[in-house]
Amino acid sequence: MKIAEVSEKYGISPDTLRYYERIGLLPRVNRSESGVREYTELDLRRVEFIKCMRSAGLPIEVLIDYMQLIEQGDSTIETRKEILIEQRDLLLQRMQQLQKTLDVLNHKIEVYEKIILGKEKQMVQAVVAIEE
Amino acid sequence: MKIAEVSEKYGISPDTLRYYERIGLLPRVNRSESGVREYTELDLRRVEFIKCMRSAGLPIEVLIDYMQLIEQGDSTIETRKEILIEQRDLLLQRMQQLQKTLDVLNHKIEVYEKIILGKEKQMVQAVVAIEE
DNA sequence: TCTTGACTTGGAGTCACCTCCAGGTGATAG
DNA sequence: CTATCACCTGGAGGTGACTCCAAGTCAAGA
Repeated sequence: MKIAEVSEKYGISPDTLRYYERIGLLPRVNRSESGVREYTELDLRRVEFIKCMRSAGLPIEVLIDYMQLIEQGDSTIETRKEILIEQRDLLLQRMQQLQKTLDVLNHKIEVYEKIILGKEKQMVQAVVAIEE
Repeated sequence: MKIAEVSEKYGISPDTLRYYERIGLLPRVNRSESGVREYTELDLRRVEFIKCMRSAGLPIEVLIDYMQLIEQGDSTIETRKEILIEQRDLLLQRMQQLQKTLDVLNHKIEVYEKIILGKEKQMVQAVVAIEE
């Protein structure tokens, strides 16, 4: 698969794919004789994994470390597991924070709705509660 | 309340608090005669709101717009509600994405655990499944 | 009175993460 | 055969969100 197809398939720009390779996030993709990247199945799985992790905000640095451990073979399995556990725990924390924010947003939206519907009784309170 | 206390209370650096004011995210905080910021209760509630929204990744630009609509009074309530709804929907999408990533991480961690526990039967499969 | 320390301002610097560009190569269509 | 097009490389530029800095002001304590 060539870079444009990969880009299309995963919604990652060719520039970004090349960038990932440059910084060592993706191992060097094989080239055709004329120097054009040819992504293998394995490359695609790596791209998909990176896309997934990045979409949840895992830092590139961490992913580089992780990918390089993979390159180093089975002796790094324990370390890799620890990296993933650490990132999972951070992710859980962030999810809790997003939930809090979601609750606040839902509350505020509800209050706005009340105001708009003109429930006069609640208006004074509501305005005070929301507007600040 | 002075800037250092606010900073302490919310875990936001004084530089960031001043930065927020500069870019119009916080309305101008009143100064003492000698020019020192004195945060009111109202200011604090704004800071807390911003902190909450930022911690979930809402863009500063959106928050600036929202805060400025508040300044403009009740005629902007409908618009404000729409902004919050839009941001809430984006937030929900991001939460779903985080959940997906969490699932992937949990799965991979589990597979690593199996490998480490030396369940030989699964090892070949497992390594293939994880390593890429 | 002098010094210390927290505060002020405007402007510059930093960081993560891309994104764009110039200049060049090679395969394919007209 | 030449023009187009996707690709290549290395390097520069951009964006969002801070973060740091220099130079200055003021209040309070030794």
